[in-house]
Amino acid sequence: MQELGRLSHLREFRKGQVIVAQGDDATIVGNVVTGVVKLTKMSVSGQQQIVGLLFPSDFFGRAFSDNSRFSYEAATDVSLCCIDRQAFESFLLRFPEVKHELLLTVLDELDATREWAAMTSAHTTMERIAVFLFILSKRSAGSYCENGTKSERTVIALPVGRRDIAAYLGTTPETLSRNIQTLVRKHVIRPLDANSFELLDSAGLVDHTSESRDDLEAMLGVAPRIR
Amino acid sequence: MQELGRLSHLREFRKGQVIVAQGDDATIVGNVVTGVVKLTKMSVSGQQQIVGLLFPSDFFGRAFSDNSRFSYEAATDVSLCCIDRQAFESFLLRFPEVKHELLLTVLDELDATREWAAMTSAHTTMERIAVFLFILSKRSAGSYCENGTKSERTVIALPVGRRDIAAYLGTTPETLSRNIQTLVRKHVIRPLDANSFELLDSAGLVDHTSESRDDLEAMLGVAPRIR
DNA sequence: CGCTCATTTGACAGAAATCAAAAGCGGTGG
DNA sequence: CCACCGCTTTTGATTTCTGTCAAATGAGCG
Repeated sequence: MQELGRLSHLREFRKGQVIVAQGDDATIVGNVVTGVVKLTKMSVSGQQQIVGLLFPSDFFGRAFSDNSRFSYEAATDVSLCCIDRQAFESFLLRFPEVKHELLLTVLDELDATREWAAMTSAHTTMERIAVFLFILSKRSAGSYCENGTKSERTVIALPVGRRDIAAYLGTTPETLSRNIQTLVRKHVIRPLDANSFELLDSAGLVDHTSESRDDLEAMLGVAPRIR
Repeated sequence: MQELGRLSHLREFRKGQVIVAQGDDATIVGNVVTGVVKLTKMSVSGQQQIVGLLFPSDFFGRAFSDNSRFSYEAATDVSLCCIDRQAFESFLLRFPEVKHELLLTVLDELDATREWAAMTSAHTTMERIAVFLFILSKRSAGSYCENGTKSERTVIALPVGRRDIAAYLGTTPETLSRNIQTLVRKHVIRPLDANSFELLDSAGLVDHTSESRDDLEAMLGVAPRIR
């Protein structure tokens, strides 16, 4: 672990900067320290699809492949703990335990991605949005409250702009906006400022997802990450 | 490899039989020898979502996890090369090279799943159907190659019923049927029997996907599999 | 203040789900 | 061989939803 620390270094990227471009040599890997990273893919028509959002502690980059099939782009200002990909790979060879952890992480990630894919393709737009908000509420709750009492205000902070969220959920900013306003009218959430809401009715939100709470929790980022 | 052969054994399942149930102890892993396996997930409402389809040479089961988050079900009569999960795991510990291969496989699978997810969430129904048919045409092209006769005719064999395909593509049997008939009317495909079509116009099919041929090929199962 | 960009709202057309019914297919048993 | 039954697939009519286009509102900033 100390050795991993020696090999890695902290780098900062401004919002909008491309960290690794699709098709490029993926020379670095690492994990997110602060901020949010967009995992994107350019379609033929030139519009970018959001494949995933990476939050602090999430791993980014593609080990054991010479070119990345996706782009990694700073969705906000971010700081990343970076390691040269080659160095990381040879490090893995010397520390099989870490490599084993990586395997477990990737297996979990595959499961989570499959759950997400099943969810997005089988649900209505409102359901997808509700699931997304639910996940965000849990993400942010993790940093604040250990007791789930309703006295705590649960804040849902949108990490990126509406356009990106809409692309991530496979819809448009307009439809996203309409559905959010519907939830506001139903007093499920309450706007705090442009990019954050208070969750007023957690059960109501779950109702809109048409998923069980168990399945929702399974979709949270669950894996213990490297470092 | 010989040792792996000793540990594994061939098992047959009839169409509809459940190989590993969601939530169950996943006691076996292995790969598909013949037939097609459905990877599914039950939603709260009781309807099953199709998360993936596994073809011959595809790996099934979940190593390093005590219970499976998905069900594995025989979509057709299948024969599987099965290994006890524990035995497989201890085998991996003794043969790091194989474990490395598994890691590469899972990484590729994660990429392919992400591409699939991006595709399904950002495309119209016709585009999803066209992509699915394209992938099937490539899949079956591979397995029929041994047939000696280099056939001009490319056969697309639907491995499961329309209901399952519709669920996989995030649509309904009705819409699926309408779009297939549209392709038939446009002479892109021609029905051979209830579950197979001849591909008449490969370029026309690609046109309907609104994807580049490169991206399509990236979505094929590409990884070299264990055993 | 005036500019730009992001978000919201409105009107509308198109696509897909739903509801309903007909046609095709495979079995079973007379 | 044929009639019957259950099931899947196809087709049709209708409604709902969502994307698109357009315009208004609001937020950040020099």
